[in-house]
Amino acid sequence: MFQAPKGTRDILPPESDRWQALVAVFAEVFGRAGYGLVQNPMFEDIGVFQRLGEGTEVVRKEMYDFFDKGDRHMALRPEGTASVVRAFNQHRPTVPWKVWYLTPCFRYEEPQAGRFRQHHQVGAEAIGSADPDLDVEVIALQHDFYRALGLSQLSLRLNSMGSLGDRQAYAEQLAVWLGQRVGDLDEADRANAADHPLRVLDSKRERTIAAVADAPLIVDSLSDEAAAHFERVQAGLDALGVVYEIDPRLVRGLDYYTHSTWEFVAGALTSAQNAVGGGGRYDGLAESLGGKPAPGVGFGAGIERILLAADAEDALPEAEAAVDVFVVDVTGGDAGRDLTFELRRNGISADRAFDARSMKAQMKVADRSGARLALLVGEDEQESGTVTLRDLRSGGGQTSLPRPEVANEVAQRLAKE
RNA sequence: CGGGCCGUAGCUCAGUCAGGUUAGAGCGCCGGGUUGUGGUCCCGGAGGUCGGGGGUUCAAAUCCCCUCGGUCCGCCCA
Repeated sequence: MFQAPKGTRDILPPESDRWQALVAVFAEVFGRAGYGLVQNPMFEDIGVFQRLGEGTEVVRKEMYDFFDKGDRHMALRPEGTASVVRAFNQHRPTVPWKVWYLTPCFRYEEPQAGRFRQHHQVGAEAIGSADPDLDVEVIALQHDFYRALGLSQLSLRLNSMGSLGDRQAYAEQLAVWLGQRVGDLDEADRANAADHPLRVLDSKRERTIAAVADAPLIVDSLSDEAAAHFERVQAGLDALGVVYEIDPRLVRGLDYYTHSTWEFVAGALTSAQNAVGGGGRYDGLAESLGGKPAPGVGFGAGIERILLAADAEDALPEAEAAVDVFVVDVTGGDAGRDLTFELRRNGISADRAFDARSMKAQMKVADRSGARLALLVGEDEQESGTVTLRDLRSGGGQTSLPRPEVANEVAQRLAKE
């Protein structure tokens, strides 16, 4: 028998109800702020993702790439931003282009707590403006999204990578600094010291952490312009009541970030994978994807991890799925079919039993459905042109209704609640 | 890619250490408890190639090897 591929999962009801709820909250928070939904292909020319940076493991060794029947080198999207920026380049919408997305992401890695080969992200991007207030807007909206879900034990780590020039100058300075201390680093980090010095900074290996404790920090070498940008972002977050802590060693995995870089961490998660969303500004990305220069800022947030964090905090409880009315028909199914559709077309949620089962069996299904009301049609009702209405919650009082009045009566009963 | 633990009915698990007749339980599911009625209760039933393959043995869920999958840690990240 076949099973879902390694590192992937089927999301079934009732778990999928939580997904719907989460996405609905996200759409609400960002829709209210003028962000529209963007749907991108799940695969792109591999070049789109390679521009994310040579230093990122996601690109270097975790990409799901393949050659299609036309011998094109493609890859399943490992994250959301690159495709959105590619679409921005392609369609040239008016700026700032504010969009949100919901997408599966694919990474070939070993599954672990909160880590899958296919995971899902919601995210948002604002492209075409360098205004630091957009950094603030995106971060604050992400923050509000988590709050709306009921998550409270999150912390926000914030850093600035400076402008493209700042970043590059700092990387060179850091490479030199690291070059004099390669021997002090953990072996696993030595390879990165020259080519990807920034990656060494947020290494989690003890030896490396000790070795870089007094390394120069990028916040100390920001240009005036970048420093002003960073200050404006902090002031905005302060004004909006978004609590954060500056982490001068926060680098994050994707190489394209400039200026603001941030990460939301779930304090309630004890597993190693506790980041529930992260983002940053990427002022050079559009150009590196072959478009005209266009600044942008955005983030991605992992749905699976958000739900894990919600579990740990007892937030976002699973809602009981239920219809309002259940139709029981033991006369062959015509009445059941017709009545359920009459109700549904009148805006009432209704379900029925199938397979011509006994009344007792159908009543059990009715009970399980969570319906408040049951409509019963047996031989007596069929002959007299009536339907028996039974209240499943209050001990089971029954009334007989003329068939034409059923929809109205049911609607009135439900309205009372 | 390195390491630890685990894989028995739809679900949660017992049985594996000391190999031995038709592999069990609870929950769930299906049917019944006479004359059309759920949620409680009672009775009955279906459902498992014991992850897969190979080996040892008269005999393997149980021992050995390989493999696949799950889970967790390193690492990476959402």
